[in-house]
Amino acid sequence: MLQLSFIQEHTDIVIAGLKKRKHVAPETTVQKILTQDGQRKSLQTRLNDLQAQVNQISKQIGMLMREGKKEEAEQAKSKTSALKEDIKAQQEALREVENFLNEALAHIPNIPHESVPVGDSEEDNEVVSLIGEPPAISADALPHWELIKKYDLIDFELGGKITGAGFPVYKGKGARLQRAMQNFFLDKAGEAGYTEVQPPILVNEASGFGTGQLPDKEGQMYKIVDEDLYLIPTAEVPITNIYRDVILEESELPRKHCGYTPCFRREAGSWGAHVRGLNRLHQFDKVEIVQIVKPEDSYTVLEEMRAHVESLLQALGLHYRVLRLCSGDLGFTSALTYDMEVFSAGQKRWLEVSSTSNFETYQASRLKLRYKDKDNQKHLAHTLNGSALAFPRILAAILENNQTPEGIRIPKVLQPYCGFDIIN
RNA sequence: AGAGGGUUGGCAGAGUGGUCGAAUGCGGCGGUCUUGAAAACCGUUGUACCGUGAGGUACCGGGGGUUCGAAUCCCUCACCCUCUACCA
Repeated sequence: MLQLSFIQEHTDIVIAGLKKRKHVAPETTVQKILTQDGQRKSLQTRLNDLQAQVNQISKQIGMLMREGKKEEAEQAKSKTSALKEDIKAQQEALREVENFLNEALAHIPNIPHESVPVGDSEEDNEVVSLIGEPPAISADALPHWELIKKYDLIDFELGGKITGAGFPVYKGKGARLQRAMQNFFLDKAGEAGYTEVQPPILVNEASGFGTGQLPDKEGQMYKIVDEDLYLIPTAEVPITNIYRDVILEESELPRKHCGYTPCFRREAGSWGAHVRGLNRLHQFDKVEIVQIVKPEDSYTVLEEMRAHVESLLQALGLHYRVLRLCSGDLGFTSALTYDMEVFSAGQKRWLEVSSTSNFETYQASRLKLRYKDKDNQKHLAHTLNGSALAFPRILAAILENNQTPEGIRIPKVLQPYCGFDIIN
């Protein structure tokens, strides 16, 4: 979240950022926060003062007791009762103000980077690059759900029986391809310097808050009510939270991690006709890359991460485009996000397979993730992450784009991982 | 899941109602000595907030309570360890 000091010093920037995001009432929201913060300060000053007085008296009582001056001690005790009542009132008022501020700050989104185009929806995202050509496939190219049936790669109905809609069962070569992608993506991330981790896929509330899923996106996550835990919607959550409440040395930056996890999303209300097959699932698999970096490096690193994701797409021979998300489509916590979309020949549409973002200090502030510079000064770090990559839509694109009369050709780079070169 | 024990500063580890933000040791940083290093010695070394500043406040796993005063007493929650039970 944004720091109060930042809002104080750069009120205009914050308001402009909120306006860019089409926030309903930027000025009043920010003004209210600033007034309440002023309120907080004066309450705390007064409270500190009262506490100091009580501490002073207590110290005197201790001395009097030791000297055996009981009467004077009793007299001193009586002086504190009024103070204590006052303290209680101040504390309550302070807590109220702090609760308000915490709540308000938690609901202020990150400020979009200056390069983020203004826009209302995904219609307004900016296409920053378009790589490759649509595959030369006959007009009757099948969508992947037909191919999946034809070659018996995934059983959606079976998943529905075992769990429910959106929980597919991968079978045979379908399952093998999943494993191939996992190893291929992890190996590539490893080569790019990311240290592999295998994190928990259930996280507690503090972790959900740290990366910004809570409280904003509570409804998107599956919750284990009995344990107060959430199934992760992305490995970003457990991996970034490795660094919650951590102060790193500047020399330890950047920290680079990758990890494979299943991801769980309720996708409440978004189930519709055009989400057939692998297009949208409640459970899917993904390799995620995460970096913790110095602020001055974060935009260079964002490009580096984007290049890594693109190299994967190129290795797989997929036709793709890169979008710079507009302010209306930009995630709550992100300052700048690139979405990578692959073209799926059977559906003739673009499928998002990666979202790569710079959160600047937004997550770090919630996480209390800092680093010490040479002069021992502490600063919030910048956090970034990206999908590299999400499996289901990659699989969908591979199936649709590589279909031939003989069968589905497997991209060369995956062949050593899955052990076959065609599905027929 | 049952019984018991525990959670203190970067680490180890004292501290059971007042002068304790906290002994001591190790580690870190600065210095003396040395050609240099080691050893020795001296000093220093937590975090957050309020205050222009001097300074103040809070924090000994989290929350609450008793008290003029809590690391220390009480309640509660979380986590860790040991034994038993179970289990991949």
